[in-house]
Amino acid sequence: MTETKPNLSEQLTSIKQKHIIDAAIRVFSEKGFHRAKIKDVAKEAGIADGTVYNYFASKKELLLAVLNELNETEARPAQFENLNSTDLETLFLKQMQHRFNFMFAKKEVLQAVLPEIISDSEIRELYFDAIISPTLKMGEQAFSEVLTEPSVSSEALTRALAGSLFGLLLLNLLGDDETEKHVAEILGFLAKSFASNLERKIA
Amino acid sequence: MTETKPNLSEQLTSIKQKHIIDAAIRVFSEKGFHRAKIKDVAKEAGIADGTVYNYFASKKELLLAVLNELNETEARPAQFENLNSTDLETLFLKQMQHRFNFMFAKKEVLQAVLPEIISDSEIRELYFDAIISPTLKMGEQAFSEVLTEPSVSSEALTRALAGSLFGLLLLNLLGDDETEKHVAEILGFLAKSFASNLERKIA
Amino acid sequence: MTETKPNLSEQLTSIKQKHIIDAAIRVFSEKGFHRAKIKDVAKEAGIADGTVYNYFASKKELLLAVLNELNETEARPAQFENLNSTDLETLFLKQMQHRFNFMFAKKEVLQAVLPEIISDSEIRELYFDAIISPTLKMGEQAFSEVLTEPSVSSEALTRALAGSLFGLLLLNLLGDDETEKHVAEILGFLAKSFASNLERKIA
Amino acid sequence: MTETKPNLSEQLTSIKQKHIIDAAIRVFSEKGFHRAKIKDVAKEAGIADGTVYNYFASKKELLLAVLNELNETEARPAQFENLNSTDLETLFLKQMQHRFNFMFAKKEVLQAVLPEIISDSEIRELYFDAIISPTLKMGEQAFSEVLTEPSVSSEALTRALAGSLFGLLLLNLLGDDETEKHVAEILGFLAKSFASNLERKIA
DNA sequence: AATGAATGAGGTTTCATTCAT
DNA sequence: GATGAATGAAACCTCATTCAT
Repeated sequence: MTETKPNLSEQLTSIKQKHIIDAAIRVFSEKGFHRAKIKDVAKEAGIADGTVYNYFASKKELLLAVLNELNETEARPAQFENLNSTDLETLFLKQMQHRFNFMFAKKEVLQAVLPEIISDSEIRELYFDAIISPTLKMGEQAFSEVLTEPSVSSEALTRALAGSLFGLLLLNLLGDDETEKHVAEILGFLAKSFASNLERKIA
Repeated sequence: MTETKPNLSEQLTSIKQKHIIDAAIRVFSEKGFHRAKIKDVAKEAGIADGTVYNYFASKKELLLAVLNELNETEARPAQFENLNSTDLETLFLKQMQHRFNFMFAKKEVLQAVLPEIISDSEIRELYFDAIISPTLKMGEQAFSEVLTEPSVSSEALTRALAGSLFGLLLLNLLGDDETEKHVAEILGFLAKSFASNLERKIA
Repeated sequence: MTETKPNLSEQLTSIKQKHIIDAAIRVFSEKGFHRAKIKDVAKEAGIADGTVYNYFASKKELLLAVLNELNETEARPAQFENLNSTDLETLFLKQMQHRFNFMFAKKEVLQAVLPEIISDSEIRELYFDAIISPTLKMGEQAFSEVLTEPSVSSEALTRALAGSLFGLLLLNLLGDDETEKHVAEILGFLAKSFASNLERKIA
Repeated sequence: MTETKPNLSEQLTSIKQKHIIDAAIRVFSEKGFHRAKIKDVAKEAGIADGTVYNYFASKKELLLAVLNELNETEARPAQFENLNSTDLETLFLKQMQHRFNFMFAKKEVLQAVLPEIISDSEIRELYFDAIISPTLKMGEQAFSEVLTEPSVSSEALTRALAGSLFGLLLLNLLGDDETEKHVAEILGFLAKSFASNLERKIA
């Protein structure tokens, strides 16, 4: 029963961890995980090298903590507010905008972490199971509930939508500034297109 | 008629370089660039460590050569056979299938190289200028020639299409096997959707 | 009065650098710069290989630090005590003894560093500009002030004297023990000979 | 008895060895023994890397062959032509000029080899026993025969003279161009000085 | 808890030497 | 005899991690 306050020192620890993680995100995303040195992270965080190890067991643990940053909020399902009454195009648009904005806000983290997700199978599986897979499942579920006699499987539709968003982010990460400039237009076009051949269930 | 044979030793060098590049692709894509050691590449190629350096000045040069491997074939524009007479949906579909198949065939290399492209700004710029940018430009040009009073800018349309494809590949690289399973369906849906709100110029 | 103490940690660093430099001098002079490995220096200094690099950026930097060791004290001009009242022979003798003793005390360092000075043009120029040239200039100046209607140019005289001393040291470095045994006699003879045909200005 | 012609192929071998040695001298003296690569020597000689090893067992053997270059002619005692009738100053001058010219002609070889002589004890002993020691002995002998009641031991005198010459060369190797410019004057001064306090035996 | 100097395993790269052609 | 590609031992250097202060 004595759980009361989550321990002052624990809170402090948590705050300092967050501080280091933020520094790590900046450094990792700028230099890449392997080129970034613990010394760089420590300097960015304004602490000593050794101090990092008081909060993270290893450099890889720190990376996993950064990865977890995505988890934290990504998991939070979009507030499907009052989407019941909107048409499909608007629903798609809202959803895609929401997702894209979220990813875009996390662009730095993704840049820091994506290379490792792609190249390290251990991390890849972790990320896939923790984030990608559930997100896709959620999407499939949502679509199957919302669509009437769809001409595409919800698996395919989910991947078309998710893929489009991932792709836009990737284009941006790869250096294409135009993508960023035309986001609104692109998302609008995508939403309209995807909605063209589908019909919403009447609630 | 005798196109001066490009020097026997040059040919040999080229073949051996290719041999090492192929080994590097396998090793890089399995372990990732940084976890892959020159020793690994050499072993995979069946040669001594030092021999690698007879063909590539440094590990990074080897990576660039791998990167170049993408260039080699990527540049080849799709044979726009008799696409003149087809409708827009079919045209999109053919194009996307072509591109996707190409990227998918290079999946291993991309997995090896993408992390570095994302995290190393030097390589990123190189790759963007050499491949991404020209490809996007080509797309923009093609669309502007083909469409009648499009409701989207060719920049946006290009990125919607390219992004979708990149995104599918990325989903697959991240471990989603479903993407691979449903490719045909997804591409079909994408083509149909994108074509829905556009009209082709009458030739 | 309290001359700000030069920072404790700076002092420590300086002491440790000196410790490594001393070890390097011993190892370089015994094995020669190239045959001496960083591992050897570290072992001689009783530290780990990597620690050397906490104090010197590279092996060559360490060599330059060793070189600088000569600079440190070489610069100190001989105390021309009361040389005003002495005859030329005595003045030459005192000077030569002073110089020779100094060089002889630095014999180990010179043996460590001389080969590189001779064979590395970068280091050669550094050493020449920092030490040889100023020393010769000083000599020329001193002689021109001290001699009456000399039959030799001060440039030539300086080089005769400096050369003699360098030569003796070199003979010794090359393994001639007799040189060391007869130093006193040789220097005496040199001083007397050089003074024979010159006359001192009357102060 | 069948020694006849020294075998044509032996002659060829000897010529080619000399060719490689000359290339080595140029390369070693410019870059220093350790910085010089066998590839550099081969290129300078206009042959393949491997060919060097048909004529010298190892890089060090090549260095010893270069060292031997000094031996070849150095050993040849100066033709003490008709020095009987000259005064001591002239005799010294002639001798020193002869020696100095010889050393100066071999400057490149010395620059190539001296660093190793100083830093490699094996080579040092070889060189000392083969060249320095006999030369000094010869000098001692000559002086003891020529001087009447000398005020210096022949050991000391020999070293004073030899040292002066070595020293001038060293000054020059270290980069002092003035030495070269004033050689005549310096040697003249040295000869006159050394002769000042000595007297020649009357033949 | 924070520090940062010390550590040393391990990686990239060099290059003398070998040897099949 | 000449060649030069292949070799692989060994060196320099980096940097994640430890630990005494």
